[in-house]
Amino acid sequence: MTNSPKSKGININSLNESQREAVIHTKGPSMVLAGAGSGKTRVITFKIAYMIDKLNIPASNILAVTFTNKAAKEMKQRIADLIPKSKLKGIYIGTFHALGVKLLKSHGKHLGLDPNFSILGESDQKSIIKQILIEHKYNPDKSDTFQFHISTAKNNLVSGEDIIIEGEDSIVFRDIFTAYQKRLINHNQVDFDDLIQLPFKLMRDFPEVKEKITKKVEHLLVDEYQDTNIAQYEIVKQLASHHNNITIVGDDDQSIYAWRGANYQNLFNFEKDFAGTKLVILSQNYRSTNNILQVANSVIKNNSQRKEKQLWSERGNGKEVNYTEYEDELSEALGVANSINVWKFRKNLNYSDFAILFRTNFQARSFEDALREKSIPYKIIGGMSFYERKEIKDIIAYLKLIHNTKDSVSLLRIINYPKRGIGDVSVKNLRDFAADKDLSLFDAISKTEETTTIPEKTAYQMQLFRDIILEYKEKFENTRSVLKTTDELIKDLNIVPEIYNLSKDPIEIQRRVKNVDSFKRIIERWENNPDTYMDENEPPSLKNFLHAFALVLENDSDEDEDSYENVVTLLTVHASKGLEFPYVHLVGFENGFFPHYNCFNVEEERRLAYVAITRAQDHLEITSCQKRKKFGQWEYRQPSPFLEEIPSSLINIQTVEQLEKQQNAKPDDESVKNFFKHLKDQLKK
DNA sequence: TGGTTAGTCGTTTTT
DNA sequence: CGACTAACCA
Repeated sequence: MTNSPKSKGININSLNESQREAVIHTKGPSMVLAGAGSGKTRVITFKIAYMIDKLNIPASNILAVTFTNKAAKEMKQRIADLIPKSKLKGIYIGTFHALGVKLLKSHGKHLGLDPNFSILGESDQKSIIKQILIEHKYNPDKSDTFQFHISTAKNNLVSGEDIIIEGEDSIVFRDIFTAYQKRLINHNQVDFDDLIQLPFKLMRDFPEVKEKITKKVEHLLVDEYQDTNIAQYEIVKQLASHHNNITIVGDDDQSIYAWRGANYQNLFNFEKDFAGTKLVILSQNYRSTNNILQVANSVIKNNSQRKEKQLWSERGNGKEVNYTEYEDELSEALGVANSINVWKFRKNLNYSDFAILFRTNFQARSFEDALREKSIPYKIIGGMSFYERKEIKDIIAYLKLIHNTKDSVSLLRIINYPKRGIGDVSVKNLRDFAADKDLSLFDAISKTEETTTIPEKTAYQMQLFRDIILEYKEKFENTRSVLKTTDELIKDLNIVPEIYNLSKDPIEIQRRVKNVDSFKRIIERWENNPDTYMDENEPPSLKNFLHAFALVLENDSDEDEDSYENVVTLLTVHASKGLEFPYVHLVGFENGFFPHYNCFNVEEERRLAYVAITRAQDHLEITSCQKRKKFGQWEYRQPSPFLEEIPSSLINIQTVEQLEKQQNAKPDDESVKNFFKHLKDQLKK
């Protein structure tokens, strides 16, 4: 992350002693406890480069697992900076989930899974559970609970029959779980948790498959080990079982995914699971100033469940950490936007030097407004905004249905979009008919003459719909370009004219049409970058696109384009893990966010605060609000209790007035100069 | 069937 | 406040 190499080639001497130790220990198990900013990614990338370049280990025998696509991509990039790209051929670096897809594609048939399986997104999963609940005469409003328990069961490798749920009716749950599983299998679908759980079962139950897979894994490296859940932990053990060359990297203080089943104790169990583990601790921080580190340390030390470690830095004290309490979210957002501009011009910084970190996605809104008002360019990471847009979801639903006609969730979404005169009543009748004959909705369309409940005219419309899907199924199978065929589909469906039909607001129409275009560009980029998004040996196909798409749900592709742009980054603390920024604004530092209202684990919330603080390299500004609007009503707020854990000598608590006075001080010559330079740059565009 | 409208409900964090 | 649904009329 820090002190990134300037020149090509591996210079082991540019590492500190602990880092070097970790890199050259390539035989047997090793564990790297890496504090925030201690060069964790650097160790992994150097280690891989070292193995390939110096030890001549074939890249195809190395497997590196990360938690996010972004981390995987960065890792690949940074190794490519160290050694010739040709030597990297065949290496696998990817997320647990992407690895799961790969394993299931090549070996899933042993589990009765067709390689064309589709991956269920969270909302699809929810609607399926809802539907099952209705079919079983249970309250569909409880789908969230069931979704959670299904996920937990899979993450913990507990099978349906063994599930015991406190306070819930375990028998009811088992019914639902069984029905859900049956439905997924029938429809050749897997959910996110299956991508981990099924490969585990595959290797457990089919030793010859396990042998085939693990033989190739000469060296296994796992990043962010503190975030592994039971299923992932077991998979790691399986993958390493043949060669026993495994490197894990992690930091118990940065474990922030317990709610997803992660257990940072896995980190400490590692030495028990792998005898003779070489332990390396990285405690020198290259990222932050000592002021920032001390603030971070003073918070995290209040956790009882942790390995004591003190990060230190040679970077000097640096600027003091500021804390400002604003009246409401509006003034908070404006204040932060203002502060960004003041710093930018005073220090001649880029907008990309700044990040705004918040606890929940919806907080982004007020900052977006403020930044737009001040003409500060920004990007939002995560937040799902793009793929949540209606027109995108509609097109995706077409692609998904074309790929897998059993995908009833997608079918229901688009059977009457664009409008073809198929109303709710007919759809319901179709569903009843399909359920009665035990057919998928799509297959039922071909048999509508067997029922009297669907009028002939409507049935005809349904058949036209079916024919489009079948027509494009064939087209996608025979094309080399997913983009071209999708484009044709969009035109055939008259999606753009339909957008004009549905809205009269020209701005909205323009926005939606632009979204459709952006979506095409995403496909285009995917198609042109086999390296980043595809398995090298597979040609672009609808199946591959949908698999990649399901895994890269984040606005990955949006951000790609912007990543070199000079813009402020807005993101949640969770999404910020692994990243660093010179200037960090940690906003909404209030009781209710830190810790969150319904948090179940205060220590995890403290770790979250720790992660947020340690993102900052040079300067940290913490803000909160006295009141904020919740559902249109004012809600009064208190500062985060974690604030009291920071000694007053480390933090400058100032009022808004003090801050403004300081900011409104007559700008120094330097600021003025920078400001005009900025204006000039703007004019050039 | 389809469009409008009133009424309800909710917001952690993500692969 | 705003996204989503149910209910009602054209």
